[in-house]
Amino acid sequence: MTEAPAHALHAELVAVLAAVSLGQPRVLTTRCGQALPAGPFQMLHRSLQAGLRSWVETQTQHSLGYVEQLYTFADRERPEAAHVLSISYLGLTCEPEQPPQGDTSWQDWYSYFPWEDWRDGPPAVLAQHILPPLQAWVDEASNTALRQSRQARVAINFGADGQAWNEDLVLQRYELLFEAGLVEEATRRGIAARASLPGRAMQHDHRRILATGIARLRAKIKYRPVVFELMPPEFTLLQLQQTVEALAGRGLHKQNFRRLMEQQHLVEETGAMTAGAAGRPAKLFRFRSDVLQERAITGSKLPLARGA
Amino acid sequence: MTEAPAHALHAELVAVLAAVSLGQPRVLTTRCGQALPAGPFQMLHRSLQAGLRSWVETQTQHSLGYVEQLYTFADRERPEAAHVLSISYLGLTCEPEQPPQGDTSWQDWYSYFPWEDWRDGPPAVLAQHILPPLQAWVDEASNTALRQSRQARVAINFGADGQAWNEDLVLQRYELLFEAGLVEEATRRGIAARASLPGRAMQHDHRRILATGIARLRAKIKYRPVVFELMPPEFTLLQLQQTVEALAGRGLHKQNFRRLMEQQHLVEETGAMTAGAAGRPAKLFRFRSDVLQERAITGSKLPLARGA
DNA sequence: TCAAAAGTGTTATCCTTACACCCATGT
DNA sequence: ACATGGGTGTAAGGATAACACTTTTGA
Repeated sequence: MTEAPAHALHAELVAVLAAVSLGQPRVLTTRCGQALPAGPFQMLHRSLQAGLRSWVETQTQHSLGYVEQLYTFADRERPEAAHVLSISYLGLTCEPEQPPQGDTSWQDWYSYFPWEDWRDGPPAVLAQHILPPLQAWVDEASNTALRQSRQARVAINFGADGQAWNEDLVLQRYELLFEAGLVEEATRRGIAARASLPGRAMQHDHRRILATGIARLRAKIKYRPVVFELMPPEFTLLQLQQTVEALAGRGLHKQNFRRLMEQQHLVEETGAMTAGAAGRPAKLFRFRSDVLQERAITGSKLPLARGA
Repeated sequence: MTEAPAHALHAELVAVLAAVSLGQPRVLTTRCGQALPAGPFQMLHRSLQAGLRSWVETQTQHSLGYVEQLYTFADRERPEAAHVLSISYLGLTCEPEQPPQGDTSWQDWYSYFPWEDWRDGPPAVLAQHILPPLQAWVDEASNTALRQSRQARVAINFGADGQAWNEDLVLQRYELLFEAGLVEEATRRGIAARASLPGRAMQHDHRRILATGIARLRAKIKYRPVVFELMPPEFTLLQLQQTVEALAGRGLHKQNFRRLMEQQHLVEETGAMTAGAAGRPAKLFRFRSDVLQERAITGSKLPLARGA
């Protein structure tokens, strides 16, 4: 509307590069696991996405399959650099074969968010290190309305008070822990520390960006066939299930998972079988790429009128 | 502020502000409907979101209920201003009572995207003005693979070849029309014009941003209770249904819609009834705000293992 | 022979979709 | 009376969740 005096600033691309290897979800990090790969946006790039793609590919020798934008924010953790815009992206790649060089490395997601791994049931860290200080945070609210609001947030996000665990709320959980002074990054921003939690911190707000990426991915695998970007060309159903379990952080029901795969016609048998592993050999499957074309898994969720 | 190094750029906030009044979906525009409200990002704002909120509220005297970030891109339509980053937001407000002043106005969504309104069945513009030139675009592909790929895209996005219409693909449809030279904005970027289509164009890439907003909103109403941000405090079920229909651009099945509402426990009766309108008086409902707390409508879609 | 993993059946329940039909009000 | 919109009932089909059980391999 108004062509006002604009403010000069810098744009930085930040990548959450995810992979799953040996059944564990991993993210590409720099600075020995303390930061996400990031680089300045070069105006010579054709687009933001192309900028990220070229940057990551030169850094890691990895071709990036799927890329999507996550979120853009002004990093408020760096007061001296308040005019930096961070544009974050989520990228999916297949298993990394060779370890990257330098201080770049693949790290387990759950070393940053130990409370997010429910594959073996509720993680001990929840009852031991999280819920007690969160309850203290609820109780110290200055008035009843605030206390009730906090109680409800804890219940919904952490599955307390009989609520079920919802694995999609990764970002909200991190932000709640931040607000309650339970993560190291919060104390850097002047929030009073309450307790120290298992789970590695990251520089700047990179752990928050990682939480955003995990949340987006967990939500997405439920309605788009993106898991296959993380799989080798051929795989068994168990490998596929374990990949989904690694991402969702939850154990899945084997038979029902298989039936679901069959029913959605997303995979087809290659005819080959596994060999050499423990147990009975399994059929190998491949993704049916002809069905990949922008197809949503789920239906409309709206009760459409007849025919139309 | 201080230095002006190589990669200095400017950030601009662009808003897709949506409302529904009289059963029609509307968007707030400037320049007589040719642009979306936009303004420079001021570093004094606490955050990007706060920047947008304050900007819109001073411009429109409207309180913004729900706001979410849409997408960030480098606008490639303005070569002279290639270092402008546009950060777009979707905002939802209740019915506007008084018309805004100046060249700001509320416009019907579907004046920009006439092919998106399927409330009365397939719009005539599809068969008349869109599918024929799209078929020509498919046929002129330089090789078989490209032609098949184009054919599949047309089928999936526009419901051709027996495919069902998917109302969520607003952005992909616009981008396909752009690529095929069927929208005015494409010719500004040097793509050969193929035919002229009903549907107003916008400045810069604002129509693409609007498509992004509509697509996001159409997808979101299916799993989050955001419709209520567009409703008055009390409403009838038909009004609610017509609002959803306006957003989705599709007619819904009355009885099943009502059952769905009941079953999800998102609304409750106020006890009051409508009066004066044609037909039998209807019960008035309100949104159950106690259930609003970050609750997703749908279930997990993953076959969880027992109990966990 | 046993552990490990693959694979098969079956059931109850719920949700979705699609019908058809009756009720209350204003004109 | 009739048009308009509100509201109820019911039945078929499919998806989901939860059971338990058999089969084939390597060690």
